[in-house]
Amino acid sequence: MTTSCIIRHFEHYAELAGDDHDLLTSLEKSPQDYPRNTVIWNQGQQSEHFFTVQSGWACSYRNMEDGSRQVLDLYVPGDIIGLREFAFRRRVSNLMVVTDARLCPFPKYHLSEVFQSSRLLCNLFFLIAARDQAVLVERLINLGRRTAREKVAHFLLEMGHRLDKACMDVYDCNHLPLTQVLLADALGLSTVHLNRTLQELKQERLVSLGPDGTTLLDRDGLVEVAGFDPEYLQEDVDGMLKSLGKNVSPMV
Amino acid sequence: MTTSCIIRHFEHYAELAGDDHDLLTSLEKSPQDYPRNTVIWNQGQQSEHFFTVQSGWACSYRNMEDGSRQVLDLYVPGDIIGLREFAFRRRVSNLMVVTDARLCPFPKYHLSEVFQSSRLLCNLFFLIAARDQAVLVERLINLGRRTAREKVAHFLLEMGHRLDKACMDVYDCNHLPLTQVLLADALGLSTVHLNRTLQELKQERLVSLGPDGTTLLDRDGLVEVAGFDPEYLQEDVDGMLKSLGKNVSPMV
DNA sequence: CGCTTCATTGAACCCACTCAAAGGCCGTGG
DNA sequence: CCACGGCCTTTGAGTGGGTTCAATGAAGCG
Repeated sequence: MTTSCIIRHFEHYAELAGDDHDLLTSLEKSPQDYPRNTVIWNQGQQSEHFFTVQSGWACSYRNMEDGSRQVLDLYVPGDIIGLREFAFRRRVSNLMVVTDARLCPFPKYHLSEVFQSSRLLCNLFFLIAARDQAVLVERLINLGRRTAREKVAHFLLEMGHRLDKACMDVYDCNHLPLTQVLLADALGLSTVHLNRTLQELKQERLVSLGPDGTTLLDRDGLVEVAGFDPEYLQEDVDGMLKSLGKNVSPMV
Repeated sequence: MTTSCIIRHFEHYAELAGDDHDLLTSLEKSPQDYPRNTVIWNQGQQSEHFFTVQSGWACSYRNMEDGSRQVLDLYVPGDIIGLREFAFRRRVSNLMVVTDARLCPFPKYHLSEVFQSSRLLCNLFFLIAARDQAVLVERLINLGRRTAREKVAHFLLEMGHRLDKACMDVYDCNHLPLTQVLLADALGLSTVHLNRTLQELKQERLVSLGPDGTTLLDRDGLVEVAGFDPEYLQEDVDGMLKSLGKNVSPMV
C-alpha cells in the first residue's frame, strides 16, 4: 500500500503536519478501479464527490446538441477532479476515464470541514483552484487565438509539464495515451485536421505517433512552434506560505 | 456613502453576521476611480491586490505575440477580480477598465486571514472561485464548438444574466457598453466578422446597436440561437450552507 | 480641426471543415 | 484460429465560414 494520492499531491506543495495528514487521509475513501472508457458521472447528476487520480488518465467533457463534444480538461495522477463543482448541486460536465485508472473519491461537503480544521490545507485547496483557473485560461487562449499547429503543440507541452510534476516511477512524461479523437475534441479541431497537423509535426521530428498515443520528441522545437511559456503552471507556494506566517499580525 | 461593494456582493449569497461584515469591510481599501481605458495592471507585474468592482466595467486580457488579443473575462459591478492570481506571484494577464469605473482594491494575502477567521466567508470565497471556473468552462465551449452566431448570442446572454444579478438601480441589464473590437477579442473572431454577425442579429430584431454598445432586445430569441442554458451561473448556495451546518458532526 | 478609434462594407483568400473511403488494429465470438 | 465488426487512423477532394486587406464614414477628443 503506497501513500494515498491526495497526500502525495499536497506534499508536493508543502510539508504536512500530522494533523493535516490525518485529516486528508480521513477524507479519502478506498480507491476504485475503472476500466478504460468508463463514464464516472454525467452532466446533471448529483454532485457529491470529488476524485483524486491515483493512476491513469481521465477527462471532463461536454456533449453538444449537434452531437459534437468539447473536452474541457484532462487529469493525470495527482490531480484533483471536480473542485469547480463545489458551487453547484449538479454536475456541469461529464467525466470519464480514458485509460484504465484508479481514482479516490471523497465527499464534497467534507471540504468545508477541512477548511475549518486546517489553515494550511484551506489555503492549498484555494491555491489549487486558482491554478485550475489559470490552466483553463490558457486553454481559452489556445482555442481563441492560435492556429491548429500552435494549438496542438501548446496542448502537448502543457500535458508534458503536468506529467513532469505528477511523474513518479512508471510514467513516461513525454507520452500521452490519448486518441486523436480525444485530442481533436479538446482542441476544437476536427479529427481529420488534427491528424494532418500531427503528421506535419511528425515530419518535423517534433512528435512520434504510435498506436497507443502521441509522444513528445523535441520539446524545445514544440515550444518554438507554440510560443509556450510555462509560467502559468508554476504556482507561488512559497509566497503563500510566507503570508500564512505573516497574517497573524494585526491588519493594516 | 453606500454599502461597500464587496459586502453587497456577499450579501447576495448569504446573510452576514456582524463579525463577517466587519472582517470584509476591513479588507477593503477606499475605492478608486479610473477613467475609461485605464490599464490597471500588466502581465508579469507583482500580484498584490484583488479588486472588487463598485461601478463600471473591466476586462482581463492577454496580448499575443502576433499583436492580437484574447479577452479572458469581463467584470461587472459586484464581481471580484483576480482570485485566479492567488496562486501566482506575478500577474498572468492584463486588466483594464473599459468604462469609467470605481474599483476597490484589497490586499491579496489578507485573504488567508479571512479564511481563518470566518468559516462562512471562506466557503463563499471558494464558491465564487468555483463559479468563476464554471464561467471559464462555458467560455471555453463557446470558443471551441460554436459558430460565430452562437458565440455572439451566447456571450451576450451570459453578460445579461450576470448583469441581472449585479443590477442595482442605475444599470440597464440589457445594455452592454462594449466596443465591437472588445467583443471580437473576447469571442475569438475578427472585428469584421463580428460586425457582420451583429448586423445579422440586428436584422432579426434580437439586438440593437448603438454608438455606446449593444443592447439585448429579445432574450428568448437569443436563447434559441445560442442554445443557452443558464444553469452554470446558478450557484447552489443553500446546499453549501446546509453542509456548513452538518459538518460539525463526526466524519463518516 | 486634424487625429485617432470605432463601425461598416466589399472583395478575395485560406484555414480548417465536411464528406467519403480505405486500411490497421484489436477484441470477441463462432 | 479465423472471421467479423467496431473504433481509430489516414488520405483525397471539395466546400465554406471566417479571415485578411482595403477603404470609407462617423464619432469622440485634444
